[in-house]
Amino acid sequence: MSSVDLYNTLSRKTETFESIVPDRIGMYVCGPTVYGPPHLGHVRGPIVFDVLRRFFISKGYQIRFVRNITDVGHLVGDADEGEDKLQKQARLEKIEPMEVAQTYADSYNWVMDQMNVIRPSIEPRASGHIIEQIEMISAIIDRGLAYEVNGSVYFDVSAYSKIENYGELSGRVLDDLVAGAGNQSRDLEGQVEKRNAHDFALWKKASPEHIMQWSSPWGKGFPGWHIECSAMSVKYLGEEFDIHGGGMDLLFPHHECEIAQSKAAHNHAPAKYWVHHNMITINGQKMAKSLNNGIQVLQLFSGEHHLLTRGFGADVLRFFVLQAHYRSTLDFSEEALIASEKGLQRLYAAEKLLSGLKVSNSSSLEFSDLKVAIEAALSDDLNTPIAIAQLFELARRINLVNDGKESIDLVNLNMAKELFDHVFHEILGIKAAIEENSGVLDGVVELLIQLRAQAKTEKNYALSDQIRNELKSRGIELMDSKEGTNWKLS
RNA sequence: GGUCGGAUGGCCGAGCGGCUAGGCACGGGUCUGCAAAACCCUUUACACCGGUUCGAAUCCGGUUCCGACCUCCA
Repeated sequence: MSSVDLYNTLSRKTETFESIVPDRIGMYVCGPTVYGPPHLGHVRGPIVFDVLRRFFISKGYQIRFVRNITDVGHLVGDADEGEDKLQKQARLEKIEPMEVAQTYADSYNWVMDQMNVIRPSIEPRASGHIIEQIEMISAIIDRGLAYEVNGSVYFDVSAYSKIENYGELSGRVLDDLVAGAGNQSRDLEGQVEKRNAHDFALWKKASPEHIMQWSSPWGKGFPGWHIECSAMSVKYLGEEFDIHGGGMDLLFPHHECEIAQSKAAHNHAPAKYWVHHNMITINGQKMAKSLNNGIQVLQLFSGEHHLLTRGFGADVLRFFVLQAHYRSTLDFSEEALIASEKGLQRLYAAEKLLSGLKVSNSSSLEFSDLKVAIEAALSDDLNTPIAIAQLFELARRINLVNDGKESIDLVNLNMAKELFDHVFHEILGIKAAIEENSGVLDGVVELLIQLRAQAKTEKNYALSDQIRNELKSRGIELMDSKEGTNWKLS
């Protein structure tokens, strides 16, 4: 199998991928904190890593794909000091924290199913791996790289950086972090427990009103945000696995801390390749509560949002995401989404033509160049936009054949079919178009089309236009072509 | 304020020294009673100022904007 190049954040270079164990890949992707309905920002990572996974599968690899659910320990910032995000939402809705987690984990997975994202091989939850997290924290303490204060445990970044390079992933320099603070006295005021401002929590003591808490060697508490991914990836993928993925926003501190935790506990880094996808922006602005421009995935499907005039399909969203390279920011707007939708329809239409295409003894067109170009594009740091551009070129050529301007033989026809099946559906994961007209409606519309055709033959255009207009007002659009009249629900 | 990344035609978005992706919109055409749809063809570009080079959207320096993370905390 030909090689695949991937950009590794750790080395800041594009590297040729080599799995640790031949033909097998262990892959860990940071999943959502389930305290709210899935929004647009949740969608890109899963789609990108799904395509990467599918691409590797197509190359013959066996993949164990782990994506976690964070249902504990991720705290709300500033105003909600020390309060668990899940717990906060639970109080508002007057239900159990685990009920919140279940509800939003379900809706997250429902959205993933809609977008044809293959479910993870394993989907571990932080709350189900408290013991593993405690064990890992203990190991770090035993190595003298974490300390306990008043029932909480903190990772000792200063001690760690004497033996390892804290900041190797994010490019941050500890000296800068420390020196940059400049006014440490202020930092330490509210942070008496920590030895240094840049230390991070491995375990937090729970206050009595804290609902989500577990027993530990340090008393009742709950795990820090970073340790869950470390503990769960070790459990299911081993101390060293192939690919760790996530959003660029997690690069620091989360992934940096994961590396530090693993090195502190096991003496080596958890993952060989770190892959980070970029963010989605909306109308040139970042998604933010204050800007009131966040869009939930369900709103996108239904169109119930002030930035949308109508709803869009999950396949459109998926295609939209893949039309940009995963390491670039992607600006969302309804206009851009409509452009993707139209383009997608163009590909569907071309694919549909294949079954009725005239096969010649010889070909005036070749498709093998497209196959090669697609393989090369995907192998070059998962360049999906280039691969999609080749599919559009394929569609263009198919249309030329359909118009009788070019010809193809059976070999090329089959290659075109294979490109759609293999690349479009299997790797890019775009679902095949579905005809969802009811048989009854089908018959009724066909009858009206026949009556209208008769009217046209008699040059009774008043009647033929009436039929067309009446149907249109009922959501059925008629389109004449050389071969006859087609219709669709509008 | 710190670290890193980015500024490409009306919009989205590839490219990363020469051969100027792709989609949508616009325009021209085919088809058509008309319309719509579909298909074919096609215009517009590389933030700004210098430099390197035979040649730069691509490399170097500066300027201006933009973003992510950090500067609170977990």
